Amino acid sequence: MIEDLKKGLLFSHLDAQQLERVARRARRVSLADGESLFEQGDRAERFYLLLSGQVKLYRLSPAGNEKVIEVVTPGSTFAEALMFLDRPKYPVGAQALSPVTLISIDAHDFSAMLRESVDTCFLLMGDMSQRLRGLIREIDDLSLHSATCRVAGYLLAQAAGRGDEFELHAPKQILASRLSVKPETFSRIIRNLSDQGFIQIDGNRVCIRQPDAMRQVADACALPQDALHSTFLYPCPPHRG
Amino acid sequence: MIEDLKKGLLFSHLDAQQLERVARRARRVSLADGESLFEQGDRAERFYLLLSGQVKLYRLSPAGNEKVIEVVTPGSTFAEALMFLDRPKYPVGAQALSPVTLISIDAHDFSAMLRESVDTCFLLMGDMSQRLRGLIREIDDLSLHSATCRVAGYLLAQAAGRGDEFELHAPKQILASRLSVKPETFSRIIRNLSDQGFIQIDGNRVCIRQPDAMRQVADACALPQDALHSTFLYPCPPHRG
DNA sequence: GTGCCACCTTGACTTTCATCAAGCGGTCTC
DNA sequence: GAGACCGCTTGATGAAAGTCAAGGTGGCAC
Repeated sequence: MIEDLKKGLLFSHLDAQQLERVARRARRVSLADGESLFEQGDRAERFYLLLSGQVKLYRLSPAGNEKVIEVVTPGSTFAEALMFLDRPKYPVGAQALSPVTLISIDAHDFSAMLRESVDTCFLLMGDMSQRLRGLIREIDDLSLHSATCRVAGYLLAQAAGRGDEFELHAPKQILASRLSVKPETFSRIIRNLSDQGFIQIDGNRVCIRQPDAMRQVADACALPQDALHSTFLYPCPPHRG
Repeated sequence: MIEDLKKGLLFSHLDAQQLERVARRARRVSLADGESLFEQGDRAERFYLLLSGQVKLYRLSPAGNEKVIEVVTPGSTFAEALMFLDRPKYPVGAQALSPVTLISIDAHDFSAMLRESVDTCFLLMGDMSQRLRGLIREIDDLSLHSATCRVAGYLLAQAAGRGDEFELHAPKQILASRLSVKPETFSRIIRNLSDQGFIQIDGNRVCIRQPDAMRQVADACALPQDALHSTFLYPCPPHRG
């Protein structure tokens, strides 16, 4: 268990005794594909370190629509930032996208321990800073960029970590929701990018063929009839190059 | 100066000596209406406590579009969450919306001092938690709610703090941008709500006439042809206005 | 006052995207 | 292998919100 804990950045600076203490009240949890870990609104008394598999964090609207906020990958913690709120409730739901193993940590405990490790406080604050930045970037994306831009940006981001050819690590519907786009629209955008020859796609396998063009698409924002006419979702006016 | 610092939540738990230390390297700053405090991308070495006036935090798209992320009001700190990043850059720009006074604090200093006050770390973490929650809520709003919902929600939130009749505390264009809506659309939505008799409006002065109806509008989400047909932006189905 | 300017409103039109509905291609079951 | 199901794609259509352009309206300078 202690070995597993060390996989989380947040625990990396703890000394043996502190780790021991956290481990004592931590629990190992397994989920089947599709199983729910917690729901939006549940009391948040524990946070999690994902060891294997994938978990989606999502918001539900009163009308029942779902928006995926993030797809968590192994090694990441989530819901740890809630520890400091008064009577915290999870602001999102969490559900397994595949068979999953994770470690569940008692927030109260951990928080008590934090009082004795300023270093860890700083780690955690760094972590929260990054999350804040990520969310701001997300808002930026949503309000300043078109759906096509978001998709292109996402693909580039994926490529950045893993080379120009890679596999999507979640079903397309999930990615679509993550990008705040309907599956149909996602499909059309992908098709369009591929028709332009910017990317190549085969099932889950994606290959970025023209990174420069893609970067242009990703940057072109709310764009009216820019030079980039051709990059639009719906067909393309007359011809194309 | 020390008196002023005490207006910020973040400084409330510091002892006299610590306050003294922060104060020594803090600076008082005044801005004229419209003046810029920092730009998106500038190196972030200081953070701020707003004493009077209003400051907008905004994002710019490559194409030059602007989205207001927040309108800061007196007593709040901003940009303090960047302290923990490596070579932090402001992820937003900051510009005065009116004559402004604020205190500028050296992030490095403050961070050093934090190491000696776990209590203050906890305050700061609480603060960051709240911000995270706020941003998630914002994303929720953007992706799950229509423009009309956002406007209605915003008005209700304003009313919540100040009674059913109140004044908008920023020009409408700014609010529009804050809500990720074009000024024209904002205007139309307001007009529509007012035509329905849900609110009354006169310049900056707003009065919520039917809070229940407004709550319904605010909750009705991406809403297709819900019961709430009548609350839509564009006139109403069959006949015309 | 008169004129200027910024802010807001209104109208007509366009664009993006969601919705609805259908079809395709896998794969899992039995 | 037949059938059912699921995820993805495609097409046709509609609705929300952006764009463009043209007026108000009110404050401020002179």
